[in-house]
Amino acid sequence: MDAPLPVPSIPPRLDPDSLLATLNDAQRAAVEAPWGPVLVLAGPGSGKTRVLTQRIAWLVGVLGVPPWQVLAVTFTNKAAREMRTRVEALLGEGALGRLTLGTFHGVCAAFLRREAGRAHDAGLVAFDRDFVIYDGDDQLALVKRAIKELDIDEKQYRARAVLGAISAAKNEMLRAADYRPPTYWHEIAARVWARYDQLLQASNALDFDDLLLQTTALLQADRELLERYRSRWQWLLVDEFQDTNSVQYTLLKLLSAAEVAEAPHNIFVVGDEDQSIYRWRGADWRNIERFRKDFPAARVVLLERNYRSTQVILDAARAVIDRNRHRTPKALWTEREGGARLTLFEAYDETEEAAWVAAQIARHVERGEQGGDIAVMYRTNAQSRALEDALVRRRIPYRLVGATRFYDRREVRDALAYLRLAHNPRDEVSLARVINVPPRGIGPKAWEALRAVAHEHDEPLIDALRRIAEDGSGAIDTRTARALGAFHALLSDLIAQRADTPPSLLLDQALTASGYATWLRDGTEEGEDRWANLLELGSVAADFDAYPPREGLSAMLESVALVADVDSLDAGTAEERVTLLTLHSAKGLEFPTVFLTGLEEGTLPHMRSGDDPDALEEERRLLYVGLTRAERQLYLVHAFRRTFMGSTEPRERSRFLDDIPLAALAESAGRSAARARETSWKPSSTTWKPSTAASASSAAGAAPGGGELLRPGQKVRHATFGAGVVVAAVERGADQEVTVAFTGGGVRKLLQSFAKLERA
DNA sequence: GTAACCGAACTTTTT
DNA sequence: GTTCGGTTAC
Repeated sequence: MDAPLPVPSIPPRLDPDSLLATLNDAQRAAVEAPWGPVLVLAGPGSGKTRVLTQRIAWLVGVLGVPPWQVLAVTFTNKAAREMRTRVEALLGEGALGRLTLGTFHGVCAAFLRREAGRAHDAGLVAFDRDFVIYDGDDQLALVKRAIKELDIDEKQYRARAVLGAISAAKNEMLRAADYRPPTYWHEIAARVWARYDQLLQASNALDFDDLLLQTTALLQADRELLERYRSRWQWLLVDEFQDTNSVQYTLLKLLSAAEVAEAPHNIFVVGDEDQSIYRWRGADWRNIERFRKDFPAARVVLLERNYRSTQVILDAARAVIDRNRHRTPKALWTEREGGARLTLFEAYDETEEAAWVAAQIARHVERGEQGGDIAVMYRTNAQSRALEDALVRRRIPYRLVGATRFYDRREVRDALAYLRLAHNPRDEVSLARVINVPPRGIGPKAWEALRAVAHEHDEPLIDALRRIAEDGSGAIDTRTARALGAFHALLSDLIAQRADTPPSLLLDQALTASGYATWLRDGTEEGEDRWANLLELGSVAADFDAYPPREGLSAMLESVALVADVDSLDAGTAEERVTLLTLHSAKGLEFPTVFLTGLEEGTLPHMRSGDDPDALEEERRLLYVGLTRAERQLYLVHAFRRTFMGSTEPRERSRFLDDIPLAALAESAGRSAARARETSWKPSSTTWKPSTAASASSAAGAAPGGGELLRPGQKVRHATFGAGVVVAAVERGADQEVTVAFTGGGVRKLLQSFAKLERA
């Protein structure tokens, strides 16, 4: 995360007045605050990033603070990148070579690598500077293994739940040793935890939580080190402060020398309780209250002026969020008075919901709006499917944010496992992952035998592997021993090469020598798709080829572990594409037009929230985040019934909708008044324009516009609704609007061009 | 040991 | 609807 090359240039002096000229009064008060703690409560769209970046520019450019004394932390890589770019624009490139700006996890990982030796001395968990970082999937694999090894019932102690408990405990700054399990279940979970930590250590690995935890623990245990970093990082800045968890808060307190009364406490935090949506991950908006208590001298600045949305949107959002109890009241205002009212639509089910959304989008696009200015948001990823289908049918290009992430793909993880093993041969999760991928005759039995040997000699698996490769081993039959030997030879080769082979070449070696490439490219289309992902990974690796090889590999693996998003894959016409994303991933973004879908009880608020008031408040914040993403136009959509996990059930509209004042809503939008009618929504004729491309390619399927018109009485079949009988059929231009009574219940009007009814 | 099949379980959000 | 794990057949 640190810039690799410190450039010894003197940052320019900036003219304070011109720096402040673009800011409003509240923003200015924050940016030019003198030393001491500052708490900025920033409503959505109030320019918090601007405040953070100008603050850094102010410190360095006006107060003359050396950049290396500044530590700025964010939660996402994207935010870090954006801040760096913007600060550089103010101060000039190179001026910030030694500024530390990164994510919590990135900064901690870099710190731990640098100070790995001291962690050893402090008697903390041992790891060396080559440690690997285990992400959620790796963690889960390890927990599963721990559960199996301890002979614990996997049904009752589901790995996911146990991992959740472990992670929650770690986020509370607990260690396995001093954990006091509240229930018997947790007692067992604690046992798994202890084993899990042993396994981590044996793999020379740290999980995500450990990056924060070990950093904090090390600074607590090593006074001298703490003093060193306190005098280095004298100016702390924190973005999205409401999302910090206990460990992060403790770390910040530690670095800012909170307990030393005469210390300057130069800690500048920006946050918004109303946008705290990561409670389940340990985030605690109450850290804002703690901050006020721990730093009573803190200057508090409220940013209430909104530069994003119309007043109508802000009023609706405020009506929703005002019902939460624990918050600092804020009155967002904007100069963009008035604005279009919100549209509320009730769809019959998720299919119609999606079709309606797609139709509205088509209308917007027809009126000249760019697809890229439109976003469709939902609570759970599963909801994207119907929306995608509808957009595909209308040939509206879209991009899906954060679905199957690039680094979560199986082939990418396999390939990375080879590289991780080359880098850190003790990595047992990676070893287990690829020891038989591609299949090389090392099944469960061989794996058990290998583990037995390792256990017997009390050595890492990799050493046991070598032992077997070298001496054979009595208890293992020759065929298995040979397979293990061959695998060991493969790994040794890679390990030997890592010192002088650039990452991209090493990857190539791994994929070729292991036979992975041949195995993957089995001639199917899927195989080629997966291969394409590996080529993409190759180009990621190539970015690190310029480093000295060993460092290149290390840097690449770290970057890959901490950077989740690579949506560079399908670059291109970004401005045409509608964005589909969850409410969580929408935080921080803005779009002229926003659709919020699935606004029903059970979805938002999600059923998992039950009647836990804190959970419900968070669901409400989630809606608030969604509402405040919109600049000009907002659509609120819910469905009368929804299919979820196989079964279809009626849905009531979200209770949160009741809080939106009628004045904010456009009248008689959709069919909320007559919800139970079984007729389908009918697109207005302006909505649907049969482009030649559309009819041409769908004609290949079911001959919609051309010739074969459906007649009443005709039995038909629909991909979703199943069998039915045509009740009526009306021509609509080149298309046909067909009314069908479905055997499964329901009478619907459908456009043949996209309903694609087949004669049955 | 592997591949193919089946049923069961699970689905919130992710640095 | 998916993915995971277990069972069966080769």
